[in-house]
Amino acid sequence: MTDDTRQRIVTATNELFRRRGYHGTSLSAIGQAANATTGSIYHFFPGGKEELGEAVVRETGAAYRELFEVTAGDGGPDPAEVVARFFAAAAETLAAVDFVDICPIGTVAREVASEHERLRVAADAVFESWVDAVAGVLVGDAFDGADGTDGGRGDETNRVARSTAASVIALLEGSFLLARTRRDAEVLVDAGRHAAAIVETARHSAARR
Amino acid sequence: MTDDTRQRIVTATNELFRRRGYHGTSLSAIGQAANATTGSIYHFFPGGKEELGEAVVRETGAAYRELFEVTAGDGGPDPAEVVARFFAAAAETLAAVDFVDICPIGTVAREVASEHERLRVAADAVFESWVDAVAGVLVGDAFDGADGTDGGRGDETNRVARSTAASVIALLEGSFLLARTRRDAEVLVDAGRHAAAIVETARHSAARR
DNA sequence: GTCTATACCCCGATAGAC
DNA sequence: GTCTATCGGGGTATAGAC
Repeated sequence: MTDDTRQRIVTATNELFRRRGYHGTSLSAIGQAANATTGSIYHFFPGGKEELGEAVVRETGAAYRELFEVTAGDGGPDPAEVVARFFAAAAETLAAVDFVDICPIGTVAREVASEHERLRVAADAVFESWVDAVAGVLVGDAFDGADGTDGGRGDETNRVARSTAASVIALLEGSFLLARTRRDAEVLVDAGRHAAAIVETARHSAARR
Repeated sequence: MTDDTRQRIVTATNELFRRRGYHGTSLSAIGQAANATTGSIYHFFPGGKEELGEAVVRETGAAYRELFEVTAGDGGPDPAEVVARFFAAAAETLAAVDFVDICPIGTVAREVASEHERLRVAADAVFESWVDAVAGVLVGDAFDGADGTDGGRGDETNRVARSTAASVIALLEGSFLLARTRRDAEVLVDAGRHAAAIVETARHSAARR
């Protein structure tokens, strides 16, 4: 499983994308890092670099969603707490990898969203799935009590939850950027508190209706 | 002034960076877009692509800081309002340019922060100057009244203001990313409300001390 | 300041043996 | 599935005339 050639290629590409982005990463560099030849790369990804890039985006996206779900279940269910926990964990990871970018998806998306529709769509699907995951935690809390119901105001609750979740994800991605350029994971910890504040404010305004 | 060759090169590079990022933008494409030859590019930027990239980062950064200051002075002084106004203006701009990236700095920074120290430092300086600008609006409001003073708690007020401002900038950059991949400027408008919520929450917790 | 020509290298992709 | 060889093109950067 670890010695699966396809997996080695995807993993190596992920790491190179985080350091150098999509256009800065060559297939030869990928082959070298993954210990795979050009032939192997095209065997698994006949569509070439773009198909490989899409696989990296989708698989990394799924893994991070999984990680969020685990973090969410790994402590109290209060949404603000869950969010703060996730940011704090990301801060530790970022410092541990010496400020190499944590997320290849945001980097690649900003580079290619205008001119590689296939990759833009893949990144969009990933972000939407993350928004779903975060919104799920918010709606599970229902913004208005601990009973998990929303009193029949489901559509509006979901709309608010998704908009709030999108800002949480945006703040996370933006914090990756600032923490990396500053080489200081502190911004991620601070941002975690502010993300929690967004969640709390949204909860109160939803409960007030 | 508009027909300054150096300026044409910088402007064209800015636009190409927003679409394709740093590594995806070639000097020949820049020359073509700017109607300038290789010789002219190297005349103004002897350090080549990296020096040109640094100029784009710093000059765009200064222009956007200026834009923020104008937006801040162009209406009520309430920090939450100022921030929401700026996000709303960005949303309009993003839609108007058909979701081409608004900010070349974030895109370039994520691509090259690990391996081009010169560009990483330049991007860092820009983000810090933006944090200063936003923090200035928050501290001008002093988080605790309309008199512009902070009752001698300056250091702590500044620390909170800077951390809050950093999250506002991070949320802005992250929203550029999400809005672009989704091709929907709405996330920027929503994020503006959430940025205002961060500011309000920070103001109240600062006033409570 | 601007131009052309060019050196040197690496890119993504394909072909076909094994 | 993996390998090597190679095609055609484009990358950054430099040199030197004008």
